[in-house]
Formats: sequence, structure tokens, C-alpha cells
Amino acid sequence: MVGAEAVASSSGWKAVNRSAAPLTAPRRPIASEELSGRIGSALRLVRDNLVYQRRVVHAGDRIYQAGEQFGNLYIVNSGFYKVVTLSPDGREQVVALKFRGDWLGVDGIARGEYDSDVIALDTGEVWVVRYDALLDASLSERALLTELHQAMSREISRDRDSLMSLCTLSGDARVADFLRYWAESLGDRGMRTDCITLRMTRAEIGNYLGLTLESVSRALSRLAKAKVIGFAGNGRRDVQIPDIDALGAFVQRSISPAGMLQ
Amino acid sequence: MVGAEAVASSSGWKAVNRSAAPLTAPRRPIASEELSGRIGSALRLVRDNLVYQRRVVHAGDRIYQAGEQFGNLYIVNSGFYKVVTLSPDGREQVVALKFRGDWLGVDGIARGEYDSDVIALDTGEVWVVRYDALLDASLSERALLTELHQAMSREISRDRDSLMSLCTLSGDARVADFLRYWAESLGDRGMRTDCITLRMTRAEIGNYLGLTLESVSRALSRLAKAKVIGFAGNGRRDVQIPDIDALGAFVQRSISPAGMLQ
DNA sequence: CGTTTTGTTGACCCATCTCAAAGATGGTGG
DNA sequence: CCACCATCTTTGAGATGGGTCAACAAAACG
Repeated sequence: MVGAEAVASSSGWKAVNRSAAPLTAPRRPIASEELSGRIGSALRLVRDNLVYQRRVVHAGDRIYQAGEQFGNLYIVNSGFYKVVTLSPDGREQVVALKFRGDWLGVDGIARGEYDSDVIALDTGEVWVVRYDALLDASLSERALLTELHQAMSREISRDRDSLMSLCTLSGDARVADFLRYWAESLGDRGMRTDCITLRMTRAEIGNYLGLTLESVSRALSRLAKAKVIGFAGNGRRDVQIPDIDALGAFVQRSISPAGMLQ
Repeated sequence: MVGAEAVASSSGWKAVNRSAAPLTAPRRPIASEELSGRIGSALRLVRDNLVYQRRVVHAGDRIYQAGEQFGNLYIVNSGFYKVVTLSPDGREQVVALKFRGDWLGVDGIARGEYDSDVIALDTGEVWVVRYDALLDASLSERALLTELHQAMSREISRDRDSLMSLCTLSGDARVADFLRYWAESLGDRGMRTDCITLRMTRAEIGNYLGLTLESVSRALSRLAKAKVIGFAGNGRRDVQIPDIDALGAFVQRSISPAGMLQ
């Protein structure tokens, strides 16, 4: 338990496992919390094999920024994050959503600078790891390398799924599929799925799904009318999903020719 | 030059650098051809550090298939390839196009089986590498690992660009941007960009861009009418691109409010 | 509280899809 | 070499999903 609860340094940074020189030789860190059960192996592997920093963030905080020099990878311990890219001509695009166990920053590996912004959607904590240190450590612990590769591979597959949604589904179905995926992911990581809180505005969701905010709003209304989702009393940002499969069924229905009715 | 031009084994496989036991210990291969200039470092690194097989493929051949057990990565030496995913309910989606220097198969790392099909669009050659062998070799030659990571990182960034096109551009602009990207990529790898051959049907292009084949056809007609592209005499699959920047300008014009005219 | 941001809903319009017909293209076998 | 066929491409006309504009309701915020 030595040095587990480290001193908080400036601006929301907590150094874990550092004594004098932070972020140098890979010494075994000792983190104490509840990392039990079958939580993302990424977190466990990093905790057990790497020097890392814990950084607490709040809604709106930027984890990194497009153009910034690459050097760190981040593992999400808690909180929700959006990944946003900006085209040269000013188009802004939400390209991914991240939460517990996800890696952030791999887009920076290719060119040596990040090419997206990552912004916290609520309060949370990310673990900061130096890419170099990760590579070094992976020499002695191959599982670490495997984990990174799997994470990147998963991200590629996920992006392709998004592409398929965009290309093949109607607006309503995209919203339904979005909720389905979101709930499913939460479930995979041991969180509640029957009542989820959308951390984004309709505009942000629409941006992510290639729809206008009005279309998102209408889609949600229709899903509610079809009893596929429900709205909790509190605002319209909490969505009740009594049955995830019903969302999938809705998507299917909207694909097959005779869908829509009932 | 020993064993460089290896015996062709059954069904289009050429083993490079194998003598008795193929694909085992990483022995130094000796490949003789023209790998010069600033061609994809992937090819050079693999050639110099790994045991690999060369596989010649023809239009329509499948490199690997969704569901197949993962084990190999592939580096494209020549030819063009489409990556296709199939959803459980039967939707088919072209999610990427690949050519010289690109890696194939990284989508298989996450789950231990590939989750896409890769299909050759014409005659070409891919180099087959065992993922395990690559990891082993990367212990002694870190550049190999760096190359793999950069390739995956690039793929993630590219997928995000596609997402942005899908979400923010009109149909015509998506087609223009597609041609622009295609030509630019060819240029990056030292190929001609002023007259490119589309290896896909309108239907395939449309599938990739989230458009119907009719919309693609109309978009191409309009681009030709606007003199942004031209059609070579030979069929309508050869597209002349006198000026790549003109394509970019077309995209810009279709974004800004007062676009379209002239 | 007022002020600002976010969400909902309606009416209208347009880009893209759908359906349909006809022209190219390319391959195959006689 | 040509006739034939399957596939691909182009183009038109009409239908429609989702965008746009606008008004208002509901939260969030200080």
C-alpha cells in the first residue's frame, strides 16, 4: 500500500507510484482500490505493470487535443468521453464515445500528434501512461502488448460497425441502434442498462449519427411511443430501456420491407 | 538470393524463405525484387525481418473470411482489395479499400477470429505473416512493432475520416471526396493519379459511400459536366483527374451555402 | 426569478431513393 | 467474327425521409 494514495499535483493530476522521478523506470505500482471481478483487463494490466498517473477530469475538460504532440496513452477508469475530429474546413464530427476500460490516444501513434480532441462528458478519471513506457514494459509482459493490440483492433471493428449503421439504417433505426449499443456496452462492463443517462445533447447525438437534432428528438419520441424506450421523470436525458432486445427488434423491423407498423 | 524465387505450392501460394519447415523460426529472408525508394516501410520491414509467404490472388479471391480463425496478418504488395462486413441480419457493407503497403487482418486480433471478408478486386500479391512471428520478431526489431502500431492507428484515423464524410457531406461531395482520397493515396505510394481505374462497380462504390448506385452514377456525371473529372475513352471505369485540388474545391463548394453554381 | 440552453413539434421543401427503361460493355460459344 | 447474354451504367419521373425554418415548452443556471 506504499504510495498508493499519492500526492495530488497541480491541476487535477495525481501521480501514482512515483517517489522522486515520476514516469521513468517501470516500478511496480500498488493501487489499492476495488479493481476486482472481470473488469477491463486493460486497467488491471496497467495497474500491475506500469507507472501511471491518475488524472481527474470534469465535464468539458479536454484530455488531449488535435495537433498536440503524441506521447501519452490514456485508459479510462471512470466517466464518459467523446472523441471529436475537426476537418480543415471546420466541420466538426463526433466519431466515438468512450468509457471505462477504453483506451484514448491511439490515434496519435501514426503521425506523432493526436488528430482528435477527447472531451470529458462528466466527472471521471483517466490513467495516463507514456507510450514509450508501455512498449518497454510490454517486453517483459506480453499480455500488455496483446491488450493494446486488442483494444486497437476492437476500435477498428467498432468504427466499421458505426459505418454500417450510417450506411444502411434509417434515422430512427440509427438512434435505436445507438441506444442498443450503448446499453450493451454498459452491460458488458457491469453497469446498469435499464436506465441510462445520455451524456450528450440531441445535437451531439445527431452529429454522431449523421442526423439533425430535430431528427434525433423525433426518433426518440417515436421510440417512446412504440414503448421501446421510456423517459424517466427526471428531464429527458434519462432513458429507460426495459428490454435491450426490443431495441434490436425495432432495428430489424425498420430494415425489413413491411416494417414500421405496430 | 538463396531461395528467393521459391517453389509455387498449391493454389497460388509461394513460400518465401522456407526450406523444410515453413513459417517457423524467423530466419532472414532474402527477397530480390525492386523494393526501392520510399515505398511503404511495412513491406521493407517485413522483408528484412520476417519469414513470410507470398500469395498471388485474382479478382474475386478472398484473402480471409469473417469467422475464420485469426493467426495471420497480410501486407499488400500489389493489387486492390475491399474489406466487407456482414451484419447478423444480412446487411453487407464495404468498410474499407486497401492497396500497396496496407495491412490486412488486424480486425482479427480482438476476438481471435476475423470479422470481415477481404476480397481482391484484381490480380495482386499479399505477403502472409504469422502474428505470433511478428510479435517475436518485434522484440529484436522495434521498428516492426512501431510500423504495426502506426498502421493500426492510421486505419482508425482513416475510418474516422470516412465517418465524417458520411455524416457531413452531400452525395455528390462524398463521391468527389472519395475520388480525391483515392487519388491522393495512389499519389502517396508513387502511382499515377491523373487517370485512375475504379475497381468497383457503381453499386459497390455506393455501398461504401452510403448511396445508391444511381446516385453514384449521377454524381459522376455531374462531376464530369463540371469538368472536375473526365472519362477516358475506355469504358466508364477509368476516371481522369486532371487536378486533384479541383476535387477538394468541389467538396468545399458543396459545403458552403452559396455553392453548386458554375 | 429572468436568462440561456436544450428539447419538442409542426409545416414545408429538397436531396436522395425507388422504380423503370434503355444503352454500354464484356464474355462465351457457335 | 458475330450473336447472344449477363452485368453494368445512365437517365428520367415520381415518391419520401430527413433537413430546414420557426415557434414554443422545459430545464438548467446564475
